[in-house]
Amino acid sequence: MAMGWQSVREEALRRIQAREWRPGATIPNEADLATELGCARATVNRALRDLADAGWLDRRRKAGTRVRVAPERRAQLAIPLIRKEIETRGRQFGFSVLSRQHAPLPAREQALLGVNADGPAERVETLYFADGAPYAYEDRWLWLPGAPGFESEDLSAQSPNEWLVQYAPFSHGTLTYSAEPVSEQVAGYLGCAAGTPVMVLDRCTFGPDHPVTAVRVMHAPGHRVRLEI
Amino acid sequence: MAMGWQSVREEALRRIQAREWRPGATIPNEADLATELGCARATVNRALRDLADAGWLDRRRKAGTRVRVAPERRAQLAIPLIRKEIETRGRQFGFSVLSRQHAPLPAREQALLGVNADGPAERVETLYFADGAPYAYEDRWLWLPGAPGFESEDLSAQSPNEWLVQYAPFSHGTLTYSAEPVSEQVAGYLGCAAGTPVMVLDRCTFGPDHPVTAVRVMHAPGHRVRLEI
DNA sequence: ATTATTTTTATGTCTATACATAATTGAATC
DNA sequence: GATTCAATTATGTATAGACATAAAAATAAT
Repeated sequence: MAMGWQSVREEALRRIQAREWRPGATIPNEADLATELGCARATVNRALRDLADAGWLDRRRKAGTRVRVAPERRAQLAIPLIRKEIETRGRQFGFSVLSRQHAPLPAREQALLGVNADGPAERVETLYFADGAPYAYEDRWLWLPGAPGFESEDLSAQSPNEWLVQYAPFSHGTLTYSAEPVSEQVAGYLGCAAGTPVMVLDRCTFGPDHPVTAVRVMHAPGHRVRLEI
Repeated sequence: MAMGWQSVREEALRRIQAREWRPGATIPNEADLATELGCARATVNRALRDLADAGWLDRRRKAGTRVRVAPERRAQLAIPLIRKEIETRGRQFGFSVLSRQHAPLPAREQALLGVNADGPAERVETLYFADGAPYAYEDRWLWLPGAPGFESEDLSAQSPNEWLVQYAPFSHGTLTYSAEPVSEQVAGYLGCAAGTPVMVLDRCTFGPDHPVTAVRVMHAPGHRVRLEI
């Protein structure tokens, strides 16, 4: 009954879910499993490694492999590229740059990006539309040394959001969502009453070496963020 | 210059980020890379597979491997177990079951869980505390056939949240966050003014075969959801 | 008893080889 | 030119065997 690694994975997962392998318990070692299932150890290794990556198992050299007590499931959010988000729903994407100016990085953004020296920075305010209706207001600060080329970029065809994904996509960072009452000014942009609850996204992006940008996106009322487990 | 798969991964990622391998372009095949880097094809395979999993590369049999034009980054959210969330911040966790009753599954929850027949269901309202202060209000509907044993469970020691993680952890589902004004009743529970913007989490959980539970969690004002890229 | 050292062991990784599979390419046919 | 079918090719997977490495367990030294 030779099995491929996917079958081995399935069988192992079945045993976990059926509690044949109980939470916290050590499961048989790779060599034994390979013998039992009639395949090579490398095949078992591949399968168990995969289950460990997925959070079902904990593996440590010599200590063996054990079933996670509380499997750490992770919800995944495909990174929000606003244009794609809108077009995926079959709606017409549009945007308008409200303002663009050089200015010293404010204290808040300095802290978020971890930049002590107040290097050259640029602020861009953008309004995004779906089918002509306001979709989100974006307040973006760029730390220019981290985004070379942005300064001289024309933002009439390509939104700052997209420019960054294309030219500075190689980054890590954090996203923070919160619910806040919308300010009077932004309420004007979004076409809703001041104080309406909206989803706010704070995003910091870092390149391999340098910080790149800090963004605050205020979504129109009713916006939902959907994650898959 | 024999390299391990991690070094191969590093080198490949370097070439992508340095645009030696341009977005959309096909990269050399595994065999050639193996020769160039002085290792076995399996080693290159492991490295490239990993980069593909991480979203940097697209791989197709015969067609070869190409650099993703818009690398699809995914933000990850460690699944929120409320107790852990609170204790991680060094605060005291507490909860109180406000109500618990059998009732037919409402239309909204039937739709969310995809249950047509109105099977036996149970509703549990819970209030969670951090350092004694209201942290979140939870309105949970359980589809009892999907959560065997829950009915007879004592919820004084273990919150419904935790019970489910422990006894029905083998699930997939969706999380949806939104910003909403808090109702008068829930405002009372959370100790804030009615209408205050709060983060609302709608979560549906499914077992391997059956739906399990639909939950709505209204967090206290100021709650933040943090994702890592 | 405590600490230091060695042995053992399960996982981690690499290799060479082989065959499987999907998809493109190109040739043969209509 | 369009369609069908076979050849080619890059990735996907499986294997036995080998050595590396971390960490537990056993042993020796203090």
